[in-house]
Amino acid sequence: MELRVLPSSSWRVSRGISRGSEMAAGTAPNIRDVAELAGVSHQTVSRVINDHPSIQPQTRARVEAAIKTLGYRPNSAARSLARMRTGRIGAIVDSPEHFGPMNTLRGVEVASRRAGYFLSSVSVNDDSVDAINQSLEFLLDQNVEGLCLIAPRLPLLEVIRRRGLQIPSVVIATDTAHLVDDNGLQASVDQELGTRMMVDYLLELGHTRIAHLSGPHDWGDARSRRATFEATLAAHGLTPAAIVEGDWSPDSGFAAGPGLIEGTGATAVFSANDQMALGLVHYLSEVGLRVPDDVSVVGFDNTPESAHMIPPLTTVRQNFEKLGEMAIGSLLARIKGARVERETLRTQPSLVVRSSAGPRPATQRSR
Amino acid sequence: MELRVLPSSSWRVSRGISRGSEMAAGTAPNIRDVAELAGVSHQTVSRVINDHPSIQPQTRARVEAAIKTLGYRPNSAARSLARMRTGRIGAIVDSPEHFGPMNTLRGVEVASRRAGYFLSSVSVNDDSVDAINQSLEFLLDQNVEGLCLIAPRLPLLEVIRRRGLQIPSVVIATDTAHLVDDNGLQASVDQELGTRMMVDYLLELGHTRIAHLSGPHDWGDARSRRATFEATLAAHGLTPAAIVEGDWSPDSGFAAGPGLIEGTGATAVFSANDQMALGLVHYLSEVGLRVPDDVSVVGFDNTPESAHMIPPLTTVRQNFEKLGEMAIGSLLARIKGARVERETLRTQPSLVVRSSAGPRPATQRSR
DNA sequence: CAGAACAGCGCCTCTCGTATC
DNA sequence: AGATACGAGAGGCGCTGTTCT
Repeated sequence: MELRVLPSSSWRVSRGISRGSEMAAGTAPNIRDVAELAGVSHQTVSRVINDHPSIQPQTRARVEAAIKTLGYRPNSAARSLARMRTGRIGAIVDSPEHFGPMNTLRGVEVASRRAGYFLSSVSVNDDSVDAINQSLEFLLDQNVEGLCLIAPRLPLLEVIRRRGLQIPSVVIATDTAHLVDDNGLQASVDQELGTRMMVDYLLELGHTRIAHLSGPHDWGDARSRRATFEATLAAHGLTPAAIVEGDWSPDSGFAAGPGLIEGTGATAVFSANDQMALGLVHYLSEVGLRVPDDVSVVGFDNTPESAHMIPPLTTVRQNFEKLGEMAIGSLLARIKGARVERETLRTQPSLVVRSSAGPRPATQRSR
Repeated sequence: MELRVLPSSSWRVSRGISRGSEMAAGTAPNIRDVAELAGVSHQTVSRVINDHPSIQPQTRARVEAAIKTLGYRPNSAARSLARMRTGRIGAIVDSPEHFGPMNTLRGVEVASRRAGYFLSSVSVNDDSVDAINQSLEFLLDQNVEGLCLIAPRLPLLEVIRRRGLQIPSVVIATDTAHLVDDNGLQASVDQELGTRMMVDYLLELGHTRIAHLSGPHDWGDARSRRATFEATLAAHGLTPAAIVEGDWSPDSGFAAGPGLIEGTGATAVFSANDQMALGLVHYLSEVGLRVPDDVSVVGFDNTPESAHMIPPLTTVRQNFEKLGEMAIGSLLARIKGARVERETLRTQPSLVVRSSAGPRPATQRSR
C-alpha cells in the first residue's frame, strides 16, 4: 500500500478532461482520467499503481505525475470488488481503558497497517451477549478477512466459544480453557512464567509469608496469576499469607491494605498489577510501614508510572505491542492460506527489578 | 445498518444452488443465490435488504429466511461502488493513552456506529509531520467520507493547518487559534468555563494564595486552563502563588509538590488533571500536610479514580463521550450536505464538589 | 406488488494485438 | 527472431437504480 502526498486543494478536482463539457466538479478523478492526462492507456495506469514489473521508468514517471496533479486515489471499493478481497481485518477490544488491552490494540494497529491491511476496531465494555454479538456482526458486515479478538475477560470468550468463528481469527486471551475450537489461534503473554519469576524472586529474598492482591475474578490474567501464585507457593510447602481481590484500580489497592497486612504476618505482597500496588504502597505509608524495609511490594505490567513510584516498583514487564504484532502476523498468514492447525502464541514477560522489594525483615513486625 | 445473527457454521456455504455442479464451496453467497432459494428475483432481495416500502410481509419473510439459511451478507464493496459512497468515516487520535482522547474516541465510535457509519481510526504518538501525514493518507486511501481529528496537542493541529482538509472534517481541539480554515468545524469542552468555575469556587472558599499545577505546554487544554487560571485571578486582583508544569502523570504531580508549596504560601492548588492531583496529594501527606485542612487540592477530568481518592477529589467533569458524539453528529450533517459555515461546538463541563477543598485555613502555615 | 431487463459504479485480469529494440 | 513495453477491448466483481411490464 503506497502512500502519496496530496497536493492541497486538489481533492475535488474537475474531471472535465475526459468528460468534456460535463465538468463534473466534485467527483473524484478516475483511472481513465489519469490515463488520458498521462497519454497512456488505463491499463498502464493500473500496472503502475500495482507495481507491475514491465513498465519503463519514464512512463511510470509520467503516470505518477498525472496521478499527483489530479490527486487521484484508487477507489477502494472498486478494488475490493475486482480483487475479491477487502484487505481489511477487524478487531474487538474488551475493556479498552485498561493498560493491557489498550496497548495490545496499539500493536495490532501498527502490525496490520505495516502489512498493508486496513483495520476496523470496536470497543466493548458491556458484558451482554447481544452487545458482543452486535459488535461481531458490525465487523463482519464490513467483510473483514480476519478477526482479532482482544478478550481479557470471560464474557467475550464465552460468546466466542458459543458461536464459533467462521473466518480466520486470533483470540488474544490468557484463559484458553474456553476455546474448544479445533484449529483455533490464540495468543497471550505467558502469565505463569511471569508470576513464577516474581514469586521465585520473593522467595529468594527470604520471604515466606507472602500475600496476593489479585485482579477481578472474571479476568483471565487475574485468574492465572492467582492460580500460579498459589501453586508456586505450594511447591515450596507454603501457603498464602492472604489473598484479597481488587478491581485493578489504585483505590482497590489502597482498600485492600488491611486485609493483606493486619494480622497476616505478611512481609511481602504480590500485587496483580502496578496500579493496585500504587494504592497499596500509599496505604502502607499511611499506617507507618516502610517499603521495602517493613513490607515488600511488587506489581505487574511495568506501567510508565511504576518506574517513578516511591520507591520505584519491582514489577513484570509485558510486551503488549509485541503480543499484538505477533497475533496479527499469524492471523495474516492464515488469511493468506497457511495451514490451519491449532496454534498458541506466547510472548515472554521479564522481571524488572527496582527497589520496592527487599530481604525479609530480620525482626517480625508485631501486629 | 441492520445487524443479523449468523447461524453458526453457515458462513462458508456452498453456492451450488445457482452454479450447478461447480459447487464453489468457500465462496460467500450471492444476492442471486438468495433470490433463487427464496424463489424471487434478485431485485426483490435488494428491496428487502434496503427496506424498500413496497414489499409484502410474506415475501419479505421468505427472503429473510433464505438470507438466514445461507448466511448471506451483502458485499460491502459492491454496495459502496454502486451507491458511490463508502459509509465510512476516519478518525485520527493523538495521544490515545490519555483520558480525554481515549474517551472522546469512545464517543466517536458509538455515534458513528449508531448512525450506520463504519469507522476507521488510527493512533498517533509521533510528532513528526511525516507520520501524521501518512496517517491521513492511510484514511483517505479508504475513501472515508469524513474525517474526525482528535487533536489535543499542537503538532497535529499544525499539520492540519498547513495542508488543509479537503473533505468534510471536524477537529476536536481546544486551541482553535491555529485553525484558519474558513468553513472549519471544531469541537471542544469549554475549558474556560470549567476553569472559571473551579477558580471561582476556590475564591469563594476564601483562598487568595492559589497555585497551579499545569499540563504540558504543547497541549491545548493545558494552555487554556493555565491562561484562564491567570486571567481569573487577575480579575480579582490576585496573582498565582506558583505555577509548575507537569506531564499529566501522578509522578509529575508528586514531583511538583515542593515547587507548589514550599515558600509559596499556597493554601490551595488547582491541578490541571486528576492524576497529577493524586500525586500531589501523596506528596502532601508525605510532608505532613493534611488535605484539605492545610492545603486544598482540586483536579480536572473526574476520572473514575477521583471519587475514591483520599480525600475524594473535587474536580471538573468533562463529558468526552458527548463531545465525540456531538462532533460526529455535526460532521455527518456536513457529509449529508448541510451548510458549510464555520462552526464551533462546545460542551459544558460541570463542577464536582467532593471534599478535597475546604475553607482557607484560619492560621497561615509557617514555612 | 414484483419480475425482467439493462446500464453503470471503478477497477482488475486476461487475451490479443502492435510496436520497438 | 524473441524479447520487452504498451494499447485496445471485453468481461466480470456484486449490487443499486430505473424503467417498463
